[in-house]
Amino acid sequence: MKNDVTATCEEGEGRLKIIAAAEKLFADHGFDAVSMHAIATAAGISKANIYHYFSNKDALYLAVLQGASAALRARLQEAMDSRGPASEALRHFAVSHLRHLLARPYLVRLFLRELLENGEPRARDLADAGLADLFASLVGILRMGQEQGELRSDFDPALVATMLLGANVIFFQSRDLLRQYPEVHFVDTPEEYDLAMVEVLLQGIRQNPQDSSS
Amino acid sequence: MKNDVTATCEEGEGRLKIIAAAEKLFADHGFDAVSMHAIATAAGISKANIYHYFSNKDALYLAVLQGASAALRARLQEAMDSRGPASEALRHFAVSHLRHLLARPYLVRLFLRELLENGEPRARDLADAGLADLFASLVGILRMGQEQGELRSDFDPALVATMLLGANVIFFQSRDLLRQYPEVHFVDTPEEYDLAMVEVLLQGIRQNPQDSSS
DNA sequence: GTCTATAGATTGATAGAC
DNA sequence: GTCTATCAATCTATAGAC
Repeated sequence: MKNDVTATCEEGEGRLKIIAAAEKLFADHGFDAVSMHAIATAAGISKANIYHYFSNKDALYLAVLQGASAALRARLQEAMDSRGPASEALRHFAVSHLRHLLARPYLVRLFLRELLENGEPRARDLADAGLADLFASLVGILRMGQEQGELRSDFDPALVATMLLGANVIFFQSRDLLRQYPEVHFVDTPEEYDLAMVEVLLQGIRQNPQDSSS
Repeated sequence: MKNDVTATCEEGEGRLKIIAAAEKLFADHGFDAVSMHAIATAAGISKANIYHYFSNKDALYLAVLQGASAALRARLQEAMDSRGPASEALRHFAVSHLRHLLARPYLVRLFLRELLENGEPRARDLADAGLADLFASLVGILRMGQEQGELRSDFDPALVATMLLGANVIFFQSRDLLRQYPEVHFVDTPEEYDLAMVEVLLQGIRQNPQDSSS
């Protein structure tokens, strides 16, 4: 009777420490490169104690990925509410999406690792489901923009959605690499990058025919 | 004296089998998930024989990545020779780049894994160098197009280069995922995808002001 | 060059005291 | 719930015969 309160309120006190440590280690080095001993040390507990909360290493990994999936999808819901014209909705989506990626780098890298995996599909479906919502929502914005005449109708919404997500993911993953190029000055201003990126998608980079002069 | 011929010509006969097997396994599962026993079995030799060619597992991994780096950079040289107008050079670059990615999926996934790594930089510099050439060459094409007046001058070449490479990488990596969407019909035609993608970059997706009617 | 056999260390997981 | 101690399996790497 007296345990009921703590059971629902504090369930997972040491459990959260384990998941937090495992989350960072799995994201940094991958599933097989991380030992239970390393997780226990990072969490400040003993290795055997982990097995009190999780039946085995796979169960722990799955719990980490499920938590990551829930956290990411919850936060990215904000990016998916589209109001106003398509151009504004696209800007909001892109900036919000990239901001959430950068806010949770461990979770995102965990997902990217899962997408790279081949062979045993440890939790591929979770990673897939995370992208599915984003993709569908983004395609919806573009298609509505086409139907309302704001966007041209001779392009594939799925293609442009792929481009936008790809632009955000490569920015997220290649910041350190891009930082080595002195000519790249958008590395530390993700919002500017995304606004300029969406502007390129919206306006295109080719000189308008009437303006050309060469 | 009689060994000289074979030394230069056939050097690395069993060595190549090992590297080929390791290349596929490392790309599929990552460094720590692959055991020397698995590599030996896949190569059809004994585990101890690997140590005759490579001093340890890290040396083998490095050799695999160096070979991958050399192979990728050699093939991608073709994508980097830009002739004619910038629009044509961009199309050629994109299609050629994506074709080379798809032709060597193992090597590319090996690189992507290395870019995801955090902590011990096993061979990060190799993966970085591979992208550096591509990036510089692509920026060069865009900048030349700007100087010759073919492209607008109010966009950042590095940003558009990032977008194009991101579009190719996400296509390469997400084909299986995109195949589950019935509305996506460019999954099996990479050249069409790339031509349409470059067209979006070149022309933009926003309705021209004089054509708008809503 | 290729193998079998094995050493030495580390791994995932369990037993049982507190 | 948390720990120490430990098992059995697996891993990297080596020794040494052929």
